[in-house]
Amino acid sequence: MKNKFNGGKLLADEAATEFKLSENIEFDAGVSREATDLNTFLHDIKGEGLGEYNEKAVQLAGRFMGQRGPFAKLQDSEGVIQLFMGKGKYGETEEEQERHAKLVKLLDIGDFIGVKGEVFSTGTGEVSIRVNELTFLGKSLRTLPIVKRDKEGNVYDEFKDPELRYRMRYVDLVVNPKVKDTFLKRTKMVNSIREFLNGHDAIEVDTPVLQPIPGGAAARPFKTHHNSLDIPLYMRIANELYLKRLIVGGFDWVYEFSRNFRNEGMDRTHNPEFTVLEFYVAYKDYFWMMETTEKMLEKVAMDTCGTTEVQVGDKTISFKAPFKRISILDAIKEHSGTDVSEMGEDELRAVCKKHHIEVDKSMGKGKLIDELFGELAEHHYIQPTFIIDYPVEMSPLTKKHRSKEGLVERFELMINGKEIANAYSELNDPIDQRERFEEQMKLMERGDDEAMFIDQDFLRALEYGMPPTSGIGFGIDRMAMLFTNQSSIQEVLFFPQMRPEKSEKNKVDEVE
RNA sequence: CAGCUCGUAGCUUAGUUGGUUAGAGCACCAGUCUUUUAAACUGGGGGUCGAAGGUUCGAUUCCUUCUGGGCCGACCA
Repeated sequence: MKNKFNGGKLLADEAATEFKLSENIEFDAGVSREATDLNTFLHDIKGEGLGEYNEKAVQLAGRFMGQRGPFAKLQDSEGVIQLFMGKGKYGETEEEQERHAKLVKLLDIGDFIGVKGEVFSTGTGEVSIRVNELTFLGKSLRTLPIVKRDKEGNVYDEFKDPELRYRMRYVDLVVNPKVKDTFLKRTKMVNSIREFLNGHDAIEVDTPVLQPIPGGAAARPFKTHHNSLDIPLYMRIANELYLKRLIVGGFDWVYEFSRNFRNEGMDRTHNPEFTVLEFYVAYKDYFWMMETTEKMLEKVAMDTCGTTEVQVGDKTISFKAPFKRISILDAIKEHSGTDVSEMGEDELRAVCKKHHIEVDKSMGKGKLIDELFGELAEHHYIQPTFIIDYPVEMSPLTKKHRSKEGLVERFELMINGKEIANAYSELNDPIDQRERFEEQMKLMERGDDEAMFIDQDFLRALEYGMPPTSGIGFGIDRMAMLFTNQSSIQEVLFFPQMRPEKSEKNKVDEVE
């Protein structure tokens, strides 16, 4: 069977054999990289006024990205610069000139070269390097899918097949500069968050990815096995219970960027492994956490996008604090016209039916309210909005509300109609926590496969005493989607999960 | 997992109401050109039209199945 994903066509490797890399091992591309001013100048300034840089000797290295007449493009991590490689213009001795001419002839798009030369401006005003010396640094044996752009910004022959782009992200990154920008922005966002947290003396920690009991959330875990201990282990679905143990241990503010794994469906907002930022702060409640979230997101928007008014699709989202707050029951009332706050299970079921929401017998009061919110209200919250005070049944790790019966002190932050963060005043009463876990056990016995496992060691930790604490989890991938204006999680993950390529060998394995 | 949709050269694609050797641009190869700017000029190589089966005198085109994507649901608090 033909393998579509074999990549670019393989070329003859004459250049690779003709110009051995070992000959050029002394080429030092780092020299030019030290001159940061020059970098900026070369890549940002066009045209007149070369000033002190005119005829300045420089040394650059990067990918050869095509030639037209005597002009070639050199692409490095900073961008693209034009090279002037007029015939017979480089090399001092006749021998050198011959060697250069031969090299130029053998160059293919994608090859790595080093150049030495001087900065000058061409007739049309483009800053270029007049090449005096050319060095061969690395061969590209496969043809890159070269993308063309004209002055108006029109793109031709774009490398855009999502399957090929995700499977061969290395190619995507070389030929689609916007893709690289998206990932740089994601890193900027993460750096901004770290800066915010570190600025408040929060402690970044690492907790186990392999867990004997996959706790802290309700989700299907990936299961694996440890050979020496001969026990099953699970990839973490959340790190919540470990961070709370650290609060018990005496840290006041801990955080972790946690790669979580959930063995569930994949779509444009779900990948089997994804990143969540969780942080826990002692002696705080969920009101404090709302204020902190507002401050953090306002800063992150400024650092990442340079403004608090962020364009997402056809909407402008304002990250200017404070954000709107509304209780989940009021939200349902607002978007369904029905006040469900005093209703029992049967009445709620009737309301769901009225709005054509599918329900089943296993759903309790809390789940029904959650369904109503999800179906009727959630997508309306485009601007950042805290949905607060959830039913207790849905939140086995959350402290009961200080004044409202049957509710807990919890909020979810909705942005652009999606959940971005989930936070609680954490449950620190070990007796209550044990009862809640037992409720979950009953649910599990009734066949609810989403119910949480009981973690006895976590309960023991609580029994040693945990201060009042507020905690929050942010979906970092979804945040990155917002700040980079992407509608698919695959666009903010370097290597999104894909079905493996089917090779001849795999096919044979299947038969056996 | 359901519905819809797509798969033609390394990339981007044209095309066939079923009919001779499936066209093009870029890329690649051989030359020409050398201050250009998505795409200079001439010539060349490269495709079992995603795979298998069926209908047919004849299938890249129609049908079925499979396979890998995409969209939209379901699921995932």
